[in-house]
Amino acid sequence: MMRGPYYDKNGVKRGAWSKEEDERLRAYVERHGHSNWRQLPKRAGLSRCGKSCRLRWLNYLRPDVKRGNYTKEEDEIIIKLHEQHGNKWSLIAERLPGRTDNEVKNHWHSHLKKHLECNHEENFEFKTKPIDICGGEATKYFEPESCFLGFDASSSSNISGSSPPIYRSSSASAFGEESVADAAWEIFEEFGDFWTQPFLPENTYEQDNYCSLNHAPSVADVDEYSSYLFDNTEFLCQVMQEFPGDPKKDIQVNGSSSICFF
DNA sequence: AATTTTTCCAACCGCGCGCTT
DNA sequence: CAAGCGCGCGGTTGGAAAAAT
Repeated sequence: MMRGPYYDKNGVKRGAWSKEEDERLRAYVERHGHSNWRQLPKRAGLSRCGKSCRLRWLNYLRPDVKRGNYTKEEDEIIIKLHEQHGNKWSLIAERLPGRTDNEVKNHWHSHLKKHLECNHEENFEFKTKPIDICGGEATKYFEPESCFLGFDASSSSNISGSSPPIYRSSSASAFGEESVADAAWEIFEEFGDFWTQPFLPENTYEQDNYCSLNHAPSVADVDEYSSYLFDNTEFLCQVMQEFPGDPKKDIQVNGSSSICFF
């Protein structure tokens, strides 16, 4: 599960380390230390660069490096420290004896981040339930992977009609190269809590501005107008009530936009 | 069983900081 | 003070293994 060994244009070896190289490096460092990583490979008889030797030693060969699965306690420490300090992996690793910054970083990206995102979605679902305007169906429609808000200001017709649904990962967006679905999704993630905010009458639809669009909406347009879509919780819930059994149905709004639920 | 997709982690890369000259 | 060097950090990539289709 690593890059195969190869030599770069300067004759420096890169990629996966062999057992022999590991032994050579280990033996050298244990005997002479590592006061100068740049000089070390030459002296140890390795055709690696100093940086690569340093990384290999710090992350794998050092005698106190801890291998194996992370404990629950370690996970909790990482999560807590990441909350406090952000991506300061070396700082976090300092608090976990035997773990390296690289390892902590990998563990974060491959396990903890997803786990937290998952929890966030659970919280999100929980938070939306008390609204319950749609008879408990709200979460069904607003699960992040199955929800998309789209609008088409360039046409008075239904946004998708017989055209294929626009999913978050769709690259064949009807709105041009930059996927509006992706842009909308980013906004959705950024304002993920908006569903829990009370509906405010002043968050009304600026119809004039919106209808003045005479082109397919760009990402900037989505940004600008998304506040309406996201603030107007009451309206969206009305929409859901209107089409409780057919979430794929497009809804025409004011003749120039539509909102699609997939 | 074969193929495709996803996961995961070892390793690389570029940048910035601090020390030395 | 400026330039050069070495190191450490955080972001990203490559690709084998595992999982899904």
